[in-house]
Amino acid sequence: MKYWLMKSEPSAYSIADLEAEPNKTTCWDGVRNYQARNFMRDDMKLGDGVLFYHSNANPPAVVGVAEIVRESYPDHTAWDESDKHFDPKSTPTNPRWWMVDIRHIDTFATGIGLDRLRKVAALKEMELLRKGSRLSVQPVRKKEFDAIVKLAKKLA
DNA sequence: GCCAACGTTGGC
DNA sequence: GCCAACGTTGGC
Repeated sequence: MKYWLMKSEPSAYSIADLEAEPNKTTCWDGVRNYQARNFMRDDMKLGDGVLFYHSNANPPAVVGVAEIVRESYPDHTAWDESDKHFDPKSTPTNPRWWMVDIRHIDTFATGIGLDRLRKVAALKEMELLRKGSRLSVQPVRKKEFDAIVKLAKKLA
């Protein structure tokens, strides 16, 4: 079992939005970065853990946990001319962009802000905290995932 | 709203 | 294959 962190701007799609979905499940469409796509397409497996992160938020924070409930399949929004993320280079026979489905598990009582995360020794090497890091879908080490969940419980 | 750090595109 | 120009991300 692997662990991941997925970013979303809460003004566009928040963890509350996820929780309000039927079955608390959504497809993670719109990712248009190759590295992020590769993680979703090749490495995400059913049951993997996901940290839900609010970017461009005040404060930016890890706000809860989700899980992978469907492995990768083509992101059809890339074929939709009216979609914001339309990409004419992606076709149904040769899809360029892929997505997974995630389901809400838990919303932390208190989001864990970036500055708080930086104080956790176990997170020293975390991709999220690397200067200049922008990856919207990124792998997380088990010890990092566990440390964050533990901290969330402590702060609750 | 600013802007540094990235990623992508396309001319050459 | 280089790299300048451009677009995007995301903290602040």
